[in-house]
Formats: sequence, C-alpha cells, structure tokens
Amino acid sequence: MDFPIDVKLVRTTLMCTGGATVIIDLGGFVATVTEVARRANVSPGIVSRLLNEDPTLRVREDTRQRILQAAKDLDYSPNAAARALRMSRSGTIGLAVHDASNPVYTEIIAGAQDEATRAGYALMLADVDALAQGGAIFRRVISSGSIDGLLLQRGDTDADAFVSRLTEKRVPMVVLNDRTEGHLGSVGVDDYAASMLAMSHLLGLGHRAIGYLGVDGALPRSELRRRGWEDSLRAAGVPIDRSMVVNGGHTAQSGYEGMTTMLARPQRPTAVFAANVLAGVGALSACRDQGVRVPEEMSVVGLHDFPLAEHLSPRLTVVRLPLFQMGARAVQLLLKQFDDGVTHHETITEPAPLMVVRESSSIPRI
Amino acid sequence: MDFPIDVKLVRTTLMCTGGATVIIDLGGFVATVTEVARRANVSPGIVSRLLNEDPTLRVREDTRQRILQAAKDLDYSPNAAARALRMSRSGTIGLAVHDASNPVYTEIIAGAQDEATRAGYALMLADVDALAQGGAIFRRVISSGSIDGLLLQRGDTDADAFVSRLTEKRVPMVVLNDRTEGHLGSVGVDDYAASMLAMSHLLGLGHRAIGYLGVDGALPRSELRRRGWEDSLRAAGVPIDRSMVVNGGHTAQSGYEGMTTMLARPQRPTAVFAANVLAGVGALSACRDQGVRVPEEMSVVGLHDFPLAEHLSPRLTVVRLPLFQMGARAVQLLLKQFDDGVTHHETITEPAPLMVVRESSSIPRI
DNA sequence: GTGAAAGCGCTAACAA
DNA sequence: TTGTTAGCGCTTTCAC
Repeated sequence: MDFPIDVKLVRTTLMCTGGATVIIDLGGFVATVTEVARRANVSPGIVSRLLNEDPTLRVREDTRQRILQAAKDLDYSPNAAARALRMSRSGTIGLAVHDASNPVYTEIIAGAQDEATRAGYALMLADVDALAQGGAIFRRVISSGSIDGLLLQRGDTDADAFVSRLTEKRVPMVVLNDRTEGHLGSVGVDDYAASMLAMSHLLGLGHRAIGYLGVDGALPRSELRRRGWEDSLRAAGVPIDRSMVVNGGHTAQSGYEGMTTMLARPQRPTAVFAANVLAGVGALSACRDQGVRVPEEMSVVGLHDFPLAEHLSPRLTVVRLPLFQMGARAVQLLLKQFDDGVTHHETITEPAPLMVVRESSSIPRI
Repeated sequence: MDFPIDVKLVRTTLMCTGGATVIIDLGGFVATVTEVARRANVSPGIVSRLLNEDPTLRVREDTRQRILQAAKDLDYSPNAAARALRMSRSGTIGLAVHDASNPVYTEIIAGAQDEATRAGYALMLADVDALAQGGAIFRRVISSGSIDGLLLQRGDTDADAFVSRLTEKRVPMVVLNDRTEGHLGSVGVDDYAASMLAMSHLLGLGHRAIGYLGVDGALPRSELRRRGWEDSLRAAGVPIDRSMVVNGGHTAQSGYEGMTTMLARPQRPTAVFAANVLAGVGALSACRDQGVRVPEEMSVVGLHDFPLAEHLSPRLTVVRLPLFQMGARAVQLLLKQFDDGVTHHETITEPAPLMVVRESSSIPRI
C-alpha cells in the first residue's frame, strides 16, 4: 500500500525524514472521500455517488475501477458523523426496554437485531428504568438526532410516562409487544388468542377452578390476557371468582410470591395460568415449597416459551408466541414509517400461538 | 413560547399567512446554536462555550442568563452528528456479545449500561455472531467513527477472529470476562479462585470423584476454571481422571448433553462442577431424566449465579462472582484508555467470590 | 467579554 | 461523463 507523497496524508501516521516519506503505522489512519478521489484522479462528488450507488450516475468503466481500487487501497469507510450531519439520518435505531434480562425481551431484541442488521441499521440500547436517575443521556440520544427511530417497551411506570413525554413527536416510534393507537406505531402478538389457547388446554383437561397469575397495570396486553382467561371461563360456564386472580408480576420472585398468596386462599384452584413465563417459574417453586405437587395437585401453564422451560422440574407447559418475529417486524414497521410518515399497527399471527405441552399440566387428580 | 419572525425559523413548523406568522406545530422543530445565539443576541461561539462549560470563558451574568433562557425556550439540544464530526468523538461505546440472552452477559451488560449512563455515554449493541453473515454493518460501525470504543465478549469462533482482525488498532477495546495481553484491554473475574471455592465446597462435603463440565476452547477463562478443578483435586490427593472431564458448553441444552454423557460413563462421579451456570441447569435436568437424584446421588455446583437458580428444583448451588461490577469496570477502563492511550487489565475481586449453597449439593450419600 | 471565521467529511445541486 | 460548490451544526482559534 503506497501513498502519494502528500502533506494532506501526513497525519500522525506518516513521518517525513529528510526528503523521504516513510509510512510508520497505519493504525488510526482514516481515509476520506477527498483522499480516495485524489488517488483515483476524480472529484469527491463522483466517489460519493459511486460508492452510494447513485442510479443516475454514469461513469466510464475504467474510472469506476480506479475509484473502487483506490477506496480499497485506502480501506475507505465513510465517516458516519459527517454523513449523518449531511443527510440528517443516523442509520441507527434505538431500543429501549425495561429489563433486557427477561428472556421474553431477549428474544424480541434478537429479532430486532437480526432485522436491523439486515436493513443496514445499527441498534442502540437504552434501559428505560435507568432514566429515572440518568434521564440526561436518554434525552440527549432522543433529541440530538443520534437515532432515526425508537423501539420501545412500554411499561406502566413513571419512567414510561417520562419517556413518552420526551419522545412523542420527536422521533418515530414503534411500541413493542403491545397495541397502541394514534401517533405511536405498535407491534403485538395475539395475547388474547394465546390466553384462550392456554385456557382451552386447561379446560380441556377438565379443570374448572383455574387461577390467574396476572400482571399489574392497565396495559392493553395485560388486559387482553386477563380477558382471555375470563372469557374462556365464562364460555365454559364457570362463574368468575375474583379471588382466583392474583398479581404475579414479571419475575420469578414475584410469581413465587403471587402463587404463595394464591395457595394460602381458602379456595385453592387446581390449575394456574401465569400471564408471564417467569412468574410461571416462580409458581412452580412456590408449589414445591408448599408441598403442592405439580401437575398432580396443581397444573401450571405459562405465557411465552423460553429455553430454560424445558429444563425445569417439572418442565413447564407454555404457549409459545412469535417473539423473534415480532422484534423483526417492529424494525420493518419503523422503517416503513420513515418512508411514508404514518404509524403502523400490527399483530403478528405467523406462526400462530402454539400450545407446548410439557410436564406441568395434566388432568386434575384430586 | 414565541419565536422572532424570521425566515430561518420558518421550516415546516411555521406557516406564513399574509403578513402574520403562525406557529402551527412544534413537533420536529430542532433548534441550533445559531438560533439560540440569535435569540440571546450573542454569537454562536459563546453559546457553545457556555453550554459546554468552557472554564476559560468569562461572561457577564446577564448574558449568561439570556443564553440559558434562550436555550431553554427553544428546547435546544446539540446535534450529535455535528458535534461528533467536529470533535471526532461520538459519545457512544459499542458492546459486542455472542449471546445477549445468556444471564451471565445480561448481568455484565446491565453493569456496563449503568456505568456508561453515569459517564454520559450511550451504548451500541452488536451481536458478534450476526457478523458471520452481516459483517458489513459491524464493519461500518467500527470504521466509521460511530463508536469511540468497544466492549467485546470474546469467544473462540471464526466470528471472533473476524472481529479481532477488524477492530484491532482501529478502536480502543476492552475484552469482557477474560484476560488478554498487549493492545487489548481486559476485565475478568477471578475464575481460578471461584473454581477453587466450588471445589473446596465439594471436597469439604467429602466428595472425591468430582466431574468437570467444562467449556470448549482455549480461552484463558476456560483454562483457569479447569485448572482450579485440577489443582484442587491434586491438593486433596485425588488422582486426575480425564474421563471426568466433559464438555458442557454454555447452554442448558449442551449441559444436558454433557451430563448425559458423563452419566453414561462407567466411572460415575458423585459430584459435578459446571463451569457455566446454564450447563449446570442442563445437568440438573439430565440427572432427573436419568433417574439420578440430586443431591443424594449427585451434587451439582454451577459457576455464576442468576435469578432463576433459586427457583429450580432443586435450587442450584453456585459460586457468585461480581459480574455487574465487571461490566461497570469495563466501561471505566475503556474511558481511562481514551485518556491515557494505554490498555488496562484488571481482575475484579470486589466483592469476593461467594459460595451460595442451595439444595443441589450435599454430602455424598451412596 | 464577545464576535468572526474556518473547517470537520460528506452529499446534492448545478455547471461544464 | 465529470468537476465545483455550498452547507449540514458544531467547536475553536484568533482578533477585537
């Protein structure tokens, strides 16, 4: 790799000794369009247009080759900041979730990653809860043009209210795993159908007293799941018993506590539907600690599958939903919104909710 | 909020009807230094210096107030791209991991998030394995100045070799959860001590035939853990039996397979040390499927704690290491490297490795 | 104390 | 088919 002897190129990387120019170290050297252009004996404009595949550009084959070669020689890579400044687009999308360690979101994130990569976008990660204390950085990321759009997991906390206020109208957004109206896009899965599926499994097994380990808050997805539980019961002619509803949160610990509460009630169910897998895991361990055998004395079904479900004891029966696909689709909808400027709402139904029957559910045996 | 009637401000946000100017919508309007400066009747330079707290700047109190007020009125936020272009620093650090769903990395990421936020940096997420196919985006992120530095989980795959080649000398890097030499910084935990701790627990319980469910590859951390196993055994006068070493990988599934293999061997151990928590979880379920009772017939100890360990059946005994702190420290070391230009290596020993004894380990009862 | 001007690297419009 | 130019928004140096 040889450079023309040119003062412009002598950064910290070249050293002039007497009349000769010696290349000391290429590390840290970064070529610009101008340098590529000079090396190929063309103007920067052409280089830019060629490298960006401008369809209106007509170049002679040999010029094209010269440019390509020069870019390769100099290991050219466009400066993102300059590009972003010029084009007012950063090529980055933000991803704000509450709990990146929750396997459900882990799966959604993976899908988003995959699709973003495919579309040539980088992903920027933010922790919604970190905002409570450190709002400044998030604020900066949102209002500084660092991201072209945002994928958001909406919860029901103060932090969420803060985020919404901050981002609305500032940046195109798609809300993950939920339904919204109006100016925020959204992707969800069919929570209601999933809930019905889980319930029909339990009902089909012969259960009548089915508890619901739900998630607090008034988010559409929580409400949809609860309604699935309620409607199924009603359709089966089972009267709704409010004492069968307990908050299970979205961690194993909170699920454990919720299940413990439920087991302490006078009217014990013979089965439980946990609206969150992790809560389901906690329910399993609560049963064990209370000496309640699963599935003999208590069936447990969780919403959303995850790798460890198969390695629990007993293996957890779940309804599997297309989380990865949802993440991927979220990116697509955001990209579409960049183009047409309108928000999109979609429920991912492909693949359809799947009942994964494992060991934690069976016919009632008491 | 009123704007001076000024053509520069009439973007898509203001509409001129006849002689009057009406504010239609502020959404999407973004103020620049120039606009703030004009509103405060000063020059852009001062605004910049004031807002960036230039210590050499001396302004009259009332000018300061005017500028601050103007910035507030216009809801000014500096444009990240312009800033990055001018300063050659993006304020972003990259994070490249293999498996963001692995609870171990989840914890490290959380620590990095926390510290990055504190230091005013945003975090960019990349999936190392996505590179195998989609290297282009990663390449762009690395060589385009989008990130000031990179936190990297190093594995032992082709993708890793690719990443190393691409990033070395291009961007300051700190390798996570391992030790390196030379021009890459690194943070690790005391894998050897952790391994010794797990083994002394098992040895202290009276076990002599202790299997090792390891991780393939020649990474320092894997080697350190294996040596901890070996040295402990040796120190206790137990001859090293190669058939006691099986690959358990880093997923529950691979751990399941590894443990199944181990159980099929003629010489069955009475205890197993899994160098990876998830492998430990798989080991538990393999034992169950083979009808081996834990801990009565087989003790299982995992390396690294995670929330679900407490909700398994039996609850998994583990050695807990300061993962969150490691993630946070990684960011600090990277920042330090930005300043002094030299790579740092550190082993996080605070808090010290902790033996968390739960239900999967006991004295040998066979 | 404050203003003016240059320029980071890029792309897009217009000239030639 | 290719070159020239302007300017995105910011920081920084130098002049007043």
